[in-house]
Amino acid sequence: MLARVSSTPTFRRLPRAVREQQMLDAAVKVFSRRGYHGASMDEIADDAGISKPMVYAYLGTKEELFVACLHREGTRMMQAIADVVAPDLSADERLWRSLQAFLGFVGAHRDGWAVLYRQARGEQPFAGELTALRLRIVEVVAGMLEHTLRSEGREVTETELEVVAYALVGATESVADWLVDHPEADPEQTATRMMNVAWVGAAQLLAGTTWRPPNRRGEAPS
Amino acid sequence: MLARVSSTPTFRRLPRAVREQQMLDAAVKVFSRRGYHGASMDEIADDAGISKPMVYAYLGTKEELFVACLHREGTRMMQAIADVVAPDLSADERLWRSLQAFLGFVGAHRDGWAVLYRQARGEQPFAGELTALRLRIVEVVAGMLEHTLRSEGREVTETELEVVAYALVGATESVADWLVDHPEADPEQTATRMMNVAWVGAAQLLAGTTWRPPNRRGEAPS
DNA sequence: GAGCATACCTACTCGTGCGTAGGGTTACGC
DNA sequence: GCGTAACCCTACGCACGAGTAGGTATGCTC
Repeated sequence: MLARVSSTPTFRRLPRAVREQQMLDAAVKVFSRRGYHGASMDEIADDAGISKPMVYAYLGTKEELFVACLHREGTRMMQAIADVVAPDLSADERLWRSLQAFLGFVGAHRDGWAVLYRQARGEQPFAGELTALRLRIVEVVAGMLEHTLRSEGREVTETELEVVAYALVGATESVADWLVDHPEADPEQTATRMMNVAWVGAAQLLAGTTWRPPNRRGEAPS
Repeated sequence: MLARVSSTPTFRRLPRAVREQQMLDAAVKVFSRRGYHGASMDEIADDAGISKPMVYAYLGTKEELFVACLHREGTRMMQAIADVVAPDLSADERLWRSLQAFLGFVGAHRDGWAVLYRQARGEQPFAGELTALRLRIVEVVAGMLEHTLRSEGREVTETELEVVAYALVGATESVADWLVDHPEADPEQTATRMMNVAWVGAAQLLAGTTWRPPNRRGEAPS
């Protein structure tokens, strides 16, 4: 065959580390677009410019590949946040910077993270992985809240903190979803809005300004 | 054959309407446990005590079946909420009752709704269906907020309302997830906690108490 | 109690896509 | 320049599960 006329040098035979990253890039892209089950290993391999057995050789089965994606993106996200929070900042600023970094990250990786995250929740094998990540975040947030509260001399139960932290994290994820669907929106401004509802709400609550259910006519308080 | 000794009368030959409900029950259960792809039509049929072709005859393809599940559960949920909110109630009480009804519903249908909901988000074909439901809820919440705000003479942008509404809805969903994983928790108490962070936060925000990012040293305000 | 619609079944087809067997080729050490 | 290890391919096996063909039984109407 006379083929391979060195048109584009076709860059074949790349070192493993490089190929692995290309594969992961392709996998994230395809998983995002098609969903875990909708994605075929053939398409991923194709998109990475490589053949299927290579994917199996380097990253293992489909499940392992997905976990690898999850792991890489998760680590990147956590890193993006860790890079901007310094322990000497005030609680509110730490929270705001985290929000900013998080939403900024999601905004920059629309394709990647948010959809990957949406994917992973449904599938049994990965729910655990995700829940763990989520839990770590929730604990960080709960920690922030607790610290702030304790420093103001207020007592709160573990459960109360946990629920509030979950609410905050859920709210943020939801706003992240919104952000993914609104490319024109500015992550920083969104973070500020988010901060408003979250911080002001939490602060008020923690300061003791609670809302109590109205006693409706005739109902005896238990 | 001497079989069918009327041990249990085996209740065969039931009218269509009844069988359809049994099938839906089974489908919800299996979809919840296994996920959309993990569930097989055989298992669903089996669980409903019927053979596969009946499922196809009554509810159509797997996709249609799932949509039917989604639809039934979605309708039930909306109904549960609609049953407790009267238009003559104050905004905060309407919101609280909705929360209560919603979390109560989720608590009572742990198996059913929450997991179904988690499932549907990932799969392309149903994301639309779900987003529509979600959007309706967001709009209702946004409406509540707007009404309250306008009545206090404050101006807010469409976008701001939308983000806050998304945050609230996301927070609630997240807390619902938490509730599913904590069977010992009381939905009503959780609703009250939720109400605290949501309403107090939103109210403060809307009253104009905003949080503003600190101007860090040397940074010029744009 | 004949006829008909409806409920119901067993047993298949067939596409799809994961994972692999088995073999070729290019770089790199010596 | 020659062996060897890494990179890379084409082409398949195989299981699993959606959907169907074609036939049976049962209750209802007149």
